Amino acid sequence: MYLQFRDEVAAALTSALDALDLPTDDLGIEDPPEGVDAVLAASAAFRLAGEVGAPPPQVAGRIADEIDAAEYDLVEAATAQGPYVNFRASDAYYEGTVEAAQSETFGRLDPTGESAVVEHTSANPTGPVHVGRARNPIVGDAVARVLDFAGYDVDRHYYVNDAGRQMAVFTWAYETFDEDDLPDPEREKADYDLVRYYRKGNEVLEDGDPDEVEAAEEEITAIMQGLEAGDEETYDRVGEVVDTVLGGMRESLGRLPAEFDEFVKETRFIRDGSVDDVVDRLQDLDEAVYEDEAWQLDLAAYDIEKNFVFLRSDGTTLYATRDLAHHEWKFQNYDRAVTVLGEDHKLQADQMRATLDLLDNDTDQLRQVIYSYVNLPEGKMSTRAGTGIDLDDLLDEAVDRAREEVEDRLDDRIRDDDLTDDDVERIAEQVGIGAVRYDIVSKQPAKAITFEWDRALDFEAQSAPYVQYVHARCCGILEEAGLDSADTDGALAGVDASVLDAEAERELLEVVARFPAVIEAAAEDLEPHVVATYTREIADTFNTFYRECPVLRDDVDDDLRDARLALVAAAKHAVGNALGVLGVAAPRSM
RNA sequence: GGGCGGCUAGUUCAGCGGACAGAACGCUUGGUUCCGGACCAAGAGGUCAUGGGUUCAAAUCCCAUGCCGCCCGCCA
Repeated sequence: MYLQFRDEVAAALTSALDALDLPTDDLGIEDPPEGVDAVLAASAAFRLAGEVGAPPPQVAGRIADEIDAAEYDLVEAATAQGPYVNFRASDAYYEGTVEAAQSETFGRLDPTGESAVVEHTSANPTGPVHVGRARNPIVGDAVARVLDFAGYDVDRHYYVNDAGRQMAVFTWAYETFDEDDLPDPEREKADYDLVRYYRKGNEVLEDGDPDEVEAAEEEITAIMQGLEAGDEETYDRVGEVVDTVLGGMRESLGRLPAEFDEFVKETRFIRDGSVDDVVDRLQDLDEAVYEDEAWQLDLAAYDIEKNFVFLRSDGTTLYATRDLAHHEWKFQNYDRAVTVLGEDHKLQADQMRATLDLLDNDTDQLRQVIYSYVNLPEGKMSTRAGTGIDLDDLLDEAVDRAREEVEDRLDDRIRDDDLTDDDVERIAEQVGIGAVRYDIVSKQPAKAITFEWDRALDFEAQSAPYVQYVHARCCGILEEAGLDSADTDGALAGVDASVLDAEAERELLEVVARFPAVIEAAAEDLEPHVVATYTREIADTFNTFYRECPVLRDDVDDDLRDARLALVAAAKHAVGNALGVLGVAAPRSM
């Protein structure tokens, strides 16, 4: 309803301004501040004052006078208030919102007919996922969910760097060292098992015996050249290490949950010849230069000072070169390509966008979401050095603390629903992991985060449990009324919502109504955190409603009771779907 | 040295041209005839880093400065 209401407001303003012979290109439709009795407002009068030759409040008055609300279904009235034109919504708006929100898919936008690939995480398969990079799967998965909910046909990709020096080092180390010389793994899991070889290998390369290092370097170079040449045996050797480590990482990411439709290996683009094709086309460009025996690209025209080297002096390609072929492949297969990457890849991302443009791609298809790293108070996290907090440890700790919290609260639960041990475990998982995820996804990615256990696992602050609790509360009320909270799709459709005229009811309806617009904005800007902000708002508003407006109490008339139940179902769908978009579980009890 | 990003209440964060800068945590105070108190209501707390500028209007845009982070490899 909100989107339709906004369309009506735009139409009303446009025709009013036309009638007044004024330009209609800047309506200034915005959300009014709290306390103003209007669903939308327009600030156009500010800009038109000069042209009209009258102060803004007078212009607002003329515009408001020109609008006949009777011509519109959802607009109740357009009134000037100072320099603003405020638009109140009709009963049909509120009733329509209740009706629309009875659907379990409330908030989902119509299919756009466009496909999108969201590439995220793509961490090198060198070892366990640590929380320094945990922002990538969490933000990336949320971006994918937002786009999906906004009507795109979405695939999630993990681009696997299986052709670089790191993997050659890893393969050499794995084949060279004996397990007896390694420390015990931190966990019985493939990625923890193999990372020991990788760390040992790097230690040796850094300060090992010079002869040993020389032999190692020869082997590493041989592996890299084997990959470049498309040698099957080399590919299999490296592939074993890559697939094994990746399998472990996948398991950890799956706990978030962050799952992928496809793991795209960069060797694929070497093997199918598309990297060679890219190199040929790059060499033909006017911007291509051969300097210091390597092929480079002068990107000064794109305000990038740094030359982009795309072919080494030994004739092998670089990661960035292969990534160009990868992106052209994405462009061919999807309408839009979104990449979520750390701020340290910013320059490379700019170089790639510029180069793709030089190669005659439509770079409007590409959107890059940049996030800052999560650092420890004492510094950066590193897989190679073994410094950092493993994602598995964070999630385990989160679930443990959540379990304690649930158990502490068991005694003073008012609701008598006898939680089983399985329920406690389920809630601990939902709350613990939800809290971690919500904490990260609710912040703007550009801001740096310093990891602190107590802060990351604070269930009290603006956190997932607060919002999850609202969802559980809604479900509790619906259950109490004899409905199945697992299946509320249209269960209360058709109730007469016209009796919902209390302030708390209207405010809750207004917030519920905005949900589709929140999804629209989040998808447009690729900013899932605005959905998190919304969940907080709707939770606050619901709690006020809950306090003010009893639903099932004996003294509530049947009509009002049914209407309020429908409102509870509407709020449940909005909160539940918003949490779903964030990838945070929506518990039916907790 | 150059480039990019950040800086909003004691703390963690929203807001990113328009109506008095919002929330949570913490602090002070009040609330159970209850559908779930992981809640609600009230109060105290802010030169929106600093200085200029643009604008009818700036936390929001521009310039400079400061502090913090990231980048400037024929690594990924």
